[in-house]
Amino acid sequence: MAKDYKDTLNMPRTDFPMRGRLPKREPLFQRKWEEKGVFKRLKEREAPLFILHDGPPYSNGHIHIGHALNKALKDFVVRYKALRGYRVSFVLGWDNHGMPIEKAVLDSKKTLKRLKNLLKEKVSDEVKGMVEDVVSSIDEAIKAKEERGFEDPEVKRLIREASRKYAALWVEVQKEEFKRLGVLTDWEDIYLTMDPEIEAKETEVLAKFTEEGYIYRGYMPLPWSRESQSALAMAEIEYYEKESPSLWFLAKSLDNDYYILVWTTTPWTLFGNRAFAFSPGMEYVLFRLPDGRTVVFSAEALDRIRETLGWEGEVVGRKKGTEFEGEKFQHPLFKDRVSPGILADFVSAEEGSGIVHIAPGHGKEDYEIGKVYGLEVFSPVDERGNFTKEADEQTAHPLNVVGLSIEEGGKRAIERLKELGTFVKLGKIRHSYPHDWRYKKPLIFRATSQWFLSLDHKDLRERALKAILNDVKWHPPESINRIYASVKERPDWVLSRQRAWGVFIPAVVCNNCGWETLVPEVMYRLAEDIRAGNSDAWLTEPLDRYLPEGFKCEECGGGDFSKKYDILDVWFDSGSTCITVLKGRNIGYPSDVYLEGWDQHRGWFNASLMVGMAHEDRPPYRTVITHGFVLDEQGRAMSKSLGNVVPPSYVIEKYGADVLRLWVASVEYTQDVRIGEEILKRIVDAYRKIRNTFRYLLSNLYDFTAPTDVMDVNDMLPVDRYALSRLHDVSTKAKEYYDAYEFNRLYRLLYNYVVELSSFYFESLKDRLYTWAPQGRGRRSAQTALYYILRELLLAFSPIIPHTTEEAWEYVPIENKPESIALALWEDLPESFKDPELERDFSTLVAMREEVYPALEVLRRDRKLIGQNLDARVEVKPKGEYGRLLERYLPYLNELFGVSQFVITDEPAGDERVEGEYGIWAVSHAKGNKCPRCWMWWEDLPEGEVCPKCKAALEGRDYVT
RNA sequence: GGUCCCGUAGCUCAGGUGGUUAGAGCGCGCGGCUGAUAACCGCGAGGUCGGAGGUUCGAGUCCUCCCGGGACCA
Repeated sequence: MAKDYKDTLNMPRTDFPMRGRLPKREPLFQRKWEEKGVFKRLKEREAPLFILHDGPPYSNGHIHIGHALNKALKDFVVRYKALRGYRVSFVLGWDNHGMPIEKAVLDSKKTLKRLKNLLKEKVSDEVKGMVEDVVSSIDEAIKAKEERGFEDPEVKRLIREASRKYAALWVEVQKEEFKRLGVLTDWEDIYLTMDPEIEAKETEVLAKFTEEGYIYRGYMPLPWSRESQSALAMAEIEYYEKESPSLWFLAKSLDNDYYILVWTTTPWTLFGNRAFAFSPGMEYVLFRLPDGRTVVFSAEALDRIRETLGWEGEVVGRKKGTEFEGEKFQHPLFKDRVSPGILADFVSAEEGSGIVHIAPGHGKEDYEIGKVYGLEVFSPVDERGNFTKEADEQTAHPLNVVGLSIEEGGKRAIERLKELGTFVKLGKIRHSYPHDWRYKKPLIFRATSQWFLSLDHKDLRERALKAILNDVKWHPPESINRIYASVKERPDWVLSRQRAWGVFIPAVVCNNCGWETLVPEVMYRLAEDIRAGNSDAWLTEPLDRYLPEGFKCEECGGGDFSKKYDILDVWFDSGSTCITVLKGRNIGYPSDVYLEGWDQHRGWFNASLMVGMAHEDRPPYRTVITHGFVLDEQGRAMSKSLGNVVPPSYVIEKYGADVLRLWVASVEYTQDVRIGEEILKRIVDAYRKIRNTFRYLLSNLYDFTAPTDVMDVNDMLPVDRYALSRLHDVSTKAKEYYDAYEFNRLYRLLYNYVVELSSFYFESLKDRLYTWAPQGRGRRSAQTALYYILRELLLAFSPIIPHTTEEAWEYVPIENKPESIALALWEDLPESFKDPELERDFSTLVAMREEVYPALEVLRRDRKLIGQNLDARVEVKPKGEYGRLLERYLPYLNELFGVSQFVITDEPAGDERVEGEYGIWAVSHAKGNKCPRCWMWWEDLPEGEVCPKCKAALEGRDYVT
């Protein structure tokens, strides 16, 4: 029987599938965006401009989950801004030069294996096609290097060629991976730091800096990698635990009858000893040993030293640190050399003796204090870490260490101490020590001549610090501390690297006297050749082509020069993209937003700020957003050895990019974030709920079209106007959260709203939507609300889950809608939607609902008197003011409470009673008979007959007036 | 080793300037519906707010130390 009536109902229907099948279907929408040129249209429209300048990932290997987090966040911002009507600029970039790629190319075995593996992975044919070419280039480069050595320009050219191809390959791979994430951009408009145009522009930037006096040549100790035979920048250093020698020795005072006690963990640097540093504020003791010798060390360290060295003896005197300044000591290794006592603030007694061996050629602090005292910067070690002849030539008592490694030389130094009788103790110590980030090998400090960018020239640092405080917004606000500290503390920028794969620093050297210089004119001329397509011009072309007519050496007046082949630090490549890309391509300067991980305060944000300030005298960004790192479910960093790595491809292939993106939106990204199976499971659940909500909305709009069927707000039913008022709130808040980049609040707001909709509003709407007259006011009113909710929800979610919302968008019943949701405009809802009074009333009604529901639950679960709420009758004696509220909404109370009968009475009767804040409630099974069509119970309805409400509906009318 | 950040229910997150029984959603348990159905609805149980001290009439919120995790730096 009931079946007959079912056909007369307006049951929800839609073709929008319940299951997303994201891994399969997402690429369809990605292709759609590309084919329709969605982003091209967004970046070309007439509207205010919004720039997000992309920080370039390194083109070596697959993207990891951190890259995915980063690009997803950027995509949220860009898509949102586009939705709000901006013309958006988002040019994806890649960082191509540098040691890791050069190393990969020269380490053929590992690399070839990796490339072979790539052929088996899910990559495009285009990528596979590139592999062979890369492999043969690598082979050629390696063969040439073995035959002719690294310094040969042709070898360098071949290494560069192989590197270029290798980098291009990974750019292609990563591009596909970002595409699969759903990033909305113009894939034909990207930037590579190895683009000739960018290299040329970068060379010009360097020329300009040279002209303006920022660039100088300096000789100072720097972290040096023996493996890569290059100085390293701070960003290329990692710290690991390392076991080092712990050497205690004595140095004889030439002015007094005592020795000083010195401690070092780098015995090999004793060859470069030029002084001993004491702390100006510290007290020192004169300690008499049983053998009669007196030894000086820090008073604070007395107990520790006694214990460590097992010394018996007694304190026979005290001296202030300042008293040692200028005192002469014998060099630890060489009797014929003198090392003076000096004062340094950094000397402490935490470890060692409170007396520090100073080698200005082997340590940064040593160098700094050496400058103050005019000490020689002595660094008798070559690029492989072997001693040079200067190590022996400095004395008449050489240790003959030329050509020996620092380890062997260090042993000889210790033997010498023993010969001299000044050796005390040799032990071992484990401590954190700088290592080469690629080779994981300990670094040494070695003084070399390098090109520097001065941070204090023209007050660059000061200007940058001011800009940090005044001209840039930092999100989260605390991140300003990081950038400020990193700019304040950073040393002058070491620009030069002795490698092949990079942008050349086209310095020239006088063949007569060795004077080395940068000539702006050379650089500008070279830039033209690079721009024309020859990145290797500095290698392949004769110097005459670039050197100005009649150029003479400033030192000796000579006219015979050679080229130098140092390359630029890769941080200069990426740091200068604010000029080479933003200005070079006439995009605009500064960028509205930079958005990267917080390691970039030392890296890209810092480098970009320096270049930007020096070049444009204002920062390259208006807002800088930082995110944390991705950790595993237990909060540990991901690592191959722990086996807890979650690659983005895993998530995308298993759940879909929208799920990965929804995860990004759900977490507090300004801190470190976690990912793992349980977390993803929760996200998948949330995704399903959201998707189902879209589906339910669509399914109730199958016979509705906007704008034709859209009802005026003022004609709508109160419940539906309340729904619109809530929607207005949510929509306004959502935009606020987007504007504040608080995506996790946005996610929670929207998700909780979805939950609220489905448990309250949708639930209460069912009778009206399903059983009322299809075209009647009641149903159209509800549909109008649903339509607005759907539209608003899709727009609000579209930056986060663009594939799902795109799919749903195709079903949204709007005439002449934009081809893609990404092309739609998310405008503010009309103020007329807002109705605070309705919101107040309904929040009370909802609270009342929650007050009776436990009683209904008893009826259902314990007493088995009802099944669904529609079987129930509610009687209430309202308290205080609440009676008036209930009266006002009397026609809608059944609907709101989901029951068949709702009675306001002074004597509530029923099977279950409950007293609450709003009234005394009694609930029971509804009386009378159940309408076979709408399933509602009516007190005086003859059995088997259709209720008056349904009768009206069948006649195309609404029962309630 | 130094500096900074984080640590609230199983999970993800809220909890201005310290003040009633610490909140949400999910998950979990129990129940309903079978006209959103590999959906939907209801009810319920979960937290010594990392630990220990301290300041205070009163602390998740302020201070100190410790533990765990992370980042940056040397």
